[in-house]
Amino acid sequence: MAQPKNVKPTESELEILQVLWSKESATVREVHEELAASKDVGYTTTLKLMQIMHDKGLVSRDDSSKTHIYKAIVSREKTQKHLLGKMINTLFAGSPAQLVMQALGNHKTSKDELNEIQNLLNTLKKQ
Amino acid sequence: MAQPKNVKPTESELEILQVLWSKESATVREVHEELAASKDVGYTTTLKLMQIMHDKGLVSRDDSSKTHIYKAIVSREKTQKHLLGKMINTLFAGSPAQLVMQALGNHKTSKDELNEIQNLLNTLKKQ
DNA sequence: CCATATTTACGATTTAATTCGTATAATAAA
DNA sequence: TTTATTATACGAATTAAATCGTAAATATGG
Repeated sequence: MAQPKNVKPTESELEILQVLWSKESATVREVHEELAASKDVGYTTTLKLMQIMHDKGLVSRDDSSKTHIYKAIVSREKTQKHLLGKMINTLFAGSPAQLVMQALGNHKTSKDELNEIQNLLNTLKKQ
Repeated sequence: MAQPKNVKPTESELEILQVLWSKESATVREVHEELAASKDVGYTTTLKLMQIMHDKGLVSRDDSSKTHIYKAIVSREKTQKHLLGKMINTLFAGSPAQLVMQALGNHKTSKDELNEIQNLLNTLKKQ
Protein backbone atom coordinates (compact mmCIF):
# COMPACT_ATOMS: atom_id res chain seq x y z
CA MET A 1 0.00 0.00 0.00
CA ALA A 2 1.40 3.38 -0.92
CA GLN A 3 -0.61 6.37 0.22
CA PRO A 4 -2.78 6.50 3.30
CA LYS A 5 -6.42 6.95 2.42
CA ASN A 6 -8.23 5.58 5.42
CA VAL A 7 -6.65 7.25 8.40
CA LYS A 8 -7.84 4.77 10.97
CA PRO A 9 -5.00 3.70 13.20
CA THR A 10 -5.80 1.30 15.99
CA GLU A 11 -5.24 2.05 19.65
CA SER A 12 -1.73 0.59 19.68
CA GLU A 13 -0.85 2.19 16.41
CA LEU A 14 -1.83 5.56 17.83
CA GLU A 15 0.56 5.08 20.71
CA ILE A 16 3.36 4.47 18.26
CA LEU A 17 2.35 7.40 16.07
CA GLN A 18 2.45 9.61 19.13
CA VAL A 19 6.10 8.77 19.61
CA LEU A 20 6.92 9.21 15.95
CA TRP A 21 5.15 12.56 15.80
CA SER A 22 7.08 13.79 18.80
CA LYS A 23 10.42 12.64 17.48
CA GLU A 24 10.16 13.20 13.75
CA SER A 25 11.84 9.87 13.16
CA ALA A 26 12.81 6.90 15.30
CA THR A 27 14.00 3.32 15.39
CA VAL A 28 11.94 0.45 16.72
CA ARG A 29 14.17 0.44 19.76
CA GLU A 30 13.52 4.10 20.49
CA VAL A 31 9.80 3.76 20.08
CA HIS A 32 9.80 0.67 22.19
CA GLU A 33 11.71 2.30 25.05
CA GLU A 34 9.08 5.00 25.24
CA LEU A 35 6.19 2.59 25.17
CA ALA A 36 7.80 0.24 27.67
CA ALA A 37 8.17 3.12 30.10
CA SER A 38 4.44 3.24 30.65
CA LYS A 39 3.32 -0.17 29.52
CA ASP A 40 4.37 -3.76 29.79
CA VAL A 41 5.12 -4.90 26.29
CA GLY A 42 7.74 -6.97 24.46
CA TYR A 43 10.18 -5.63 21.93
CA THR A 44 9.04 -7.91 19.14
CA THR A 45 5.49 -6.78 19.69
CA THR A 46 6.45 -3.20 18.99
CA LEU A 47 8.50 -4.33 16.03
CA LYS A 48 5.64 -6.31 14.58
CA LEU A 49 3.24 -3.43 15.00
CA MET A 50 5.57 -1.05 13.22
CA GLN A 51 6.00 -3.53 10.40
CA ILE A 52 2.26 -3.79 10.04
CA MET A 53 1.99 -0.01 10.06
CA HIS A 54 4.53 0.07 7.29
CA ASP A 55 2.49 -2.41 5.27
CA LYS A 56 -0.57 -0.25 5.80
CA GLY A 57 1.26 2.87 4.72
CA LEU A 58 0.99 4.61 8.06
CA VAL A 59 4.75 4.99 8.38
CA SER A 60 7.73 5.13 6.08
CA ARG A 61 10.89 3.14 6.61
CA ASP A 62 14.49 3.75 5.71
CA ASP A 63 16.09 0.32 5.63
CA SER A 64 19.36 1.32 4.02
CA SER A 65 21.18 0.30 7.16
CA LYS A 66 20.48 -2.64 9.37
CA THR A 67 18.65 -0.65 11.96
CA HIS A 68 15.60 0.73 10.19
CA ILE A 69 14.42 4.25 10.70
CA TYR A 70 10.75 5.02 10.75
CA LYS A 71 8.76 8.18 10.16
CA ALA A 72 5.05 8.83 10.43
CA ILE A 73 3.43 9.32 7.06
CA VAL A 74 -0.02 10.24 8.31
CA SER A 75 0.07 13.66 9.85
CA ARG A 76 -0.99 14.34 13.38
CA GLU A 77 -3.47 16.94 12.20
CA LYS A 78 -5.10 14.78 9.61
CA THR A 79 -5.50 11.99 12.11
CA GLN A 80 -6.86 14.35 14.72
CA LYS A 81 -9.32 15.76 12.24
CA HIS A 82 -10.53 12.37 11.20
CA LEU A 83 -10.96 10.86 14.64
CA LEU A 84 -12.44 14.04 16.05
CA GLY A 85 -15.01 14.15 13.28
CA LYS A 86 -15.93 10.61 14.00
CA MET A 87 -16.27 11.24 17.68
CA ILE A 88 -18.45 14.27 17.07
CA ASN A 89 -20.75 12.13 15.01
CA THR A 90 -20.96 9.05 17.17
CA LEU A 91 -20.84 10.65 20.56
CA PHE A 92 -21.92 14.27 20.30
CA ALA A 93 -24.83 13.95 17.92
CA GLY A 94 -22.93 15.78 15.21
CA SER A 95 -22.46 18.93 17.25
CA PRO A 96 -18.87 20.14 17.53
CA ALA A 97 -20.02 22.80 19.96
CA GLN A 98 -21.21 20.19 22.42
CA LEU A 99 -17.84 18.56 22.27
CA VAL A 100 -16.11 21.87 22.85
CA MET A 101 -18.30 22.63 25.84
CA GLN A 102 -17.61 19.24 27.33
CA ALA A 103 -13.86 19.57 26.72
CA LEU A 104 -13.62 23.05 28.20
CA GLY A 105 -15.92 22.29 31.08
CA ASN A 106 -14.14 19.18 32.24
CA HIS A 107 -10.48 19.88 31.69
CA LYS A 108 -8.13 22.47 33.03
CA THR A 109 -7.12 25.08 30.53
CA SER A 110 -4.55 27.81 31.01
CA LYS A 111 -5.18 31.52 30.51
CA ASP A 112 -3.00 31.52 27.44
CA GLU A 113 -4.92 28.71 25.91
CA LEU A 114 -8.21 30.36 26.71
CA ASN A 115 -6.99 33.47 24.94
CA GLU A 116 -6.01 31.46 21.90
CA ILE A 117 -9.46 29.98 21.80
CA GLN A 118 -10.91 33.46 22.23
CA ASN A 119 -9.00 34.67 19.20
CA LEU A 120 -10.25 31.84 17.08
CA LEU A 121 -13.74 32.46 18.34
CA ASN A 122 -13.51 36.13 17.36
CA THR A 123 -12.46 35.17 13.87
CA LEU A 124 -15.31 32.71 13.51
CA LYS A 125 -17.86 35.19 14.81
CA LYS A 126 -16.94 37.75 12.19
CA GLN A 127 -17.74 35.43 9.34
CA MET B 1 -21.59 -7.70 36.21
CA ALA B 2 -23.55 -5.11 38.08
CA GLN B 3 -22.24 -1.58 37.91
CA PRO B 4 -20.30 -0.09 35.00
CA LYS B 5 -16.79 0.82 36.06
CA ASN B 6 -14.89 0.75 32.81
CA VAL B 7 -16.89 2.90 30.44
CA LYS B 8 -15.35 1.58 27.31
CA PRO B 9 -18.03 0.66 24.79
CA THR B 10 -16.90 -0.61 21.43
CA GLU B 11 -17.75 1.09 18.15
CA SER B 12 -20.91 -0.95 17.64
CA GLU B 13 -21.94 -0.61 21.22
CA LEU B 14 -21.69 3.14 20.90
CA GLU B 15 -24.07 3.08 17.95
CA ILE B 16 -26.58 1.22 20.06
CA LEU B 17 -26.07 3.51 23.04
CA GLN B 18 -26.73 6.48 20.77
CA VAL B 19 -30.16 5.08 20.01
CA LEU B 20 -30.89 4.25 23.62
CA TRP B 21 -29.81 7.69 24.78
CA SER B 22 -32.06 9.34 22.24
CA LYS B 23 -35.08 7.21 23.12
CA GLU B 24 -34.75 6.69 26.86
CA SER B 25 -35.74 3.04 26.39
CA ALA B 26 -36.20 0.70 23.45
CA THR B 27 -36.66 -2.85 22.27
CA VAL B 28 -34.13 -4.70 20.18
CA ARG B 29 -36.45 -4.27 17.23
CA GLU B 30 -36.56 -0.50 17.65
CA VAL B 31 -32.84 -0.18 18.00
CA HIS B 32 -32.33 -2.45 15.05
CA GLU B 33 -34.63 -0.45 12.80
CA GLU B 34 -32.60 2.65 13.47
CA LEU B 35 -29.30 0.97 12.87
CA ALA B 36 -30.50 -0.80 9.74
CA ALA B 37 -31.54 2.53 8.28
CA SER B 38 -27.94 3.56 7.88
CA LYS B 39 -26.13 0.26 7.93
CA ASP B 40 -26.45 -3.23 6.58
CA VAL B 41 -26.81 -5.48 9.57
CA GLY B 42 -28.90 -8.49 10.63
CA TYR B 43 -31.46 -8.46 13.41
CA THR B 44 -29.76 -11.18 15.40
CA THR B 45 -26.53 -9.25 15.29
CA THR B 46 -28.15 -6.31 17.01
CA LEU B 47 -29.81 -8.67 19.46
CA LYS B 48 -26.56 -10.38 20.28
CA LEU B 49 -24.76 -7.09 20.80
CA MET B 50 -27.45 -5.87 23.16
CA GLN B 51 -27.27 -9.12 25.11
CA ILE B 52 -23.54 -8.71 25.44
CA MET B 53 -24.01 -5.12 26.55
CA HIS B 54 -26.40 -6.37 29.18
CA ASP B 55 -23.83 -8.90 30.40
CA LYS B 56 -21.27 -6.11 30.61
CA GLY B 57 -23.62 -3.87 32.53
CA LEU B 58 -23.84 -1.20 29.87
CA VAL B 59 -27.62 -1.51 29.61
CA SER B 60 -30.46 -2.65 31.79
CA ARG B 61 -33.19 -5.00 30.64
CA ASP B 62 -36.80 -5.41 31.62
CA ASP B 63 -37.68 -8.97 30.64
CA SER B 64 -41.01 -9.20 32.41
CA SER B 65 -42.73 -9.57 29.07
CA LYS B 66 -41.55 -11.52 26.09
CA THR B 67 -40.26 -8.49 24.27
CA HIS B 68 -37.49 -7.13 26.42
CA ILE B 69 -37.05 -3.45 27.01
CA TYR B 70 -33.60 -1.97 27.26
CA LYS B 71 -32.24 1.21 28.79
CA ALA B 72 -28.75 2.64 28.79
CA ILE B 73 -27.11 2.43 32.19
CA VAL B 74 -23.98 4.37 31.32
CA SER B 75 -24.82 8.01 30.84
CA ARG B 76 -24.05 9.89 27.68
CA GLU B 77 -22.10 12.50 29.61
CA LYS B 78 -19.99 10.04 31.49
CA THR B 79 -19.14 8.24 28.31
CA GLN B 80 -18.37 11.47 26.51
CA LYS B 81 -16.16 12.60 29.35
CA HIS B 82 -14.27 9.36 29.43
CA LEU B 83 -13.65 9.00 25.72
CA LEU B 84 -12.88 12.67 25.30
CA GLY B 85 -10.30 12.53 28.05
CA LYS B 86 -8.74 9.57 26.42
CA MET B 87 -8.62 11.26 23.06
CA ILE B 88 -7.07 14.36 24.56
CA ASN B 89 -4.34 12.23 25.99
CA THR B 90 -3.62 9.95 23.07
CA LEU B 91 -4.13 12.39 20.26
CA PHE B 92 -3.77 15.93 21.54
CA ALA B 93 -0.78 15.53 23.82
CA GLY B 94 -2.93 16.15 26.88
CA SER B 95 -4.06 19.59 25.77
CA PRO B 96 -7.83 20.11 25.70
CA ALA B 97 -7.29 23.51 24.12
CA GLN B 98 -5.67 21.94 21.09
CA LEU B 99 -8.65 19.71 20.68
CA VAL B 100 -11.00 22.65 20.95
CA MET B 101 -9.09 24.59 18.33
CA GLN B 102 -9.15 21.66 15.99
CA ALA B 103 -12.86 21.09 16.55
CA LEU B 104 -13.82 24.72 16.05
CA GLY B 105 -11.49 25.22 13.14
CA ASN B 106 -12.64 22.26 11.13
CA HIS B 107 -16.34 22.03 11.73
CA LYS B 108 -19.17 24.38 11.04
CA THR B 109 -20.63 25.95 14.11
CA SER B 110 -23.70 28.16 14.29
CA LYS B 111 -23.78 31.67 15.75
CA ASP B 112 -25.86 30.43 18.65
CA GLU B 113 -23.38 27.74 19.45
CA LEU B 114 -20.48 30.16 19.20
CA ASN B 115 -22.25 32.39 21.68
CA GLU B 116 -22.74 29.51 24.06
CA ILE B 117 -19.07 28.74 23.87
CA GLN B 118 -18.31 32.43 24.40
CA ASN B 119 -20.34 32.40 27.59
CA LEU B 120 -18.51 29.42 28.93
CA LEU B 121 -15.25 31.03 27.95
CA ASN B 122 -16.14 34.18 29.85
CA THR B 123 -16.89 32.16 32.94
CA LEU B 124 -13.63 30.30 32.71
CA LYS B 125 -11.62 33.46 32.15
CA LYS B 126 -12.94 35.04 35.33
CA GLN B 127 -11.62 32.26 37.48
C1' DC C 1 -56.90 -24.57 17.42
C1' DC C 2 -53.52 -24.04 13.78
C1' DA C 3 -50.36 -21.47 11.05
C1' DT C 4 -47.51 -17.55 10.88
C1' DA C 5 -44.67 -14.18 12.76
C1' DT C 6 -41.77 -12.44 16.34
C1' DT C 7 -38.56 -12.91 19.87
C1' DT C 8 -34.85 -14.68 22.57
C1' DA C 9 -30.98 -17.92 23.35
C1' DC C 10 -27.01 -19.95 21.93
C1' DG C 11 -23.27 -21.59 19.39
C1' DA C 12 -20.13 -21.05 15.69
C1' DT C 13 -17.61 -18.53 12.31
C1' DT C 14 -15.06 -14.74 10.66
C1' DT C 15 -12.20 -10.95 10.93
C1' DA C 16 -9.07 -7.89 13.13
C1' DA C 17 -5.86 -6.66 16.75
C1' DT C 18 -2.36 -7.89 19.80
C1' DT C 19 1.23 -10.58 21.53
C1' DC C 20 5.28 -13.14 21.47
C1' DG C 21 8.61 -17.15 20.38
C1' DT C 22 12.06 -18.63 17.40
C1' DA C 23 15.13 -18.34 13.52
C1' DT C 24 18.33 -15.81 11.02
C1' DA C 25 21.22 -12.04 9.71
C1' DA C 26 24.18 -8.23 10.88
C1' DT C 27 27.04 -5.84 13.99
C1' DA C 28 30.07 -5.06 17.87
C1' DA C 29 33.10 -6.60 21.43
C1' DA C 30 36.46 -9.65 23.22
C1' DT D 1 37.97 -14.97 14.74
C1' DT D 2 34.84 -16.33 18.11
C1' DT D 3 31.19 -14.78 21.18
C1' DA D 4 27.64 -11.89 22.55
C1' DT D 5 24.41 -8.46 21.33
C1' DT D 6 20.97 -6.37 18.56
C1' DA D 7 18.05 -6.35 14.54
C1' DT D 8 14.57 -8.03 11.45
C1' DA D 9 11.40 -11.56 9.60
C1' DC D 10 7.92 -14.65 10.11
C1' DG D 11 4.63 -17.69 11.84
C1' DA D 12 1.46 -18.80 15.24
C1' DA D 13 -1.38 -18.28 19.34
C1' DT D 14 -4.53 -15.49 21.85
C1' DT D 15 -8.05 -12.37 22.55
C1' DA D 16 -11.84 -9.53 21.35
C1' DA D 17 -15.34 -7.80 18.19
C1' DA D 18 -18.82 -8.52 14.98
C1' DT D 19 -21.79 -11.40 12.33
C1' DC D 20 -25.23 -14.63 11.57
C1' DG D 21 -27.73 -19.29 11.39
C1' DT D 22 -30.73 -22.23 13.72
C1' DA D 23 -33.69 -23.75 17.37
C1' DA D 24 -36.96 -23.04 20.85
C1' DA D 25 -40.37 -20.28 23.09
C1' DT D 26 -44.03 -17.05 22.88
C1' DA D 27 -47.46 -14.41 20.93
C1' DT D 28 -50.92 -13.18 17.12
C1' DG D 29 -54.30 -13.58 13.42
C1' DG D 30 -57.37 -16.34 11.07
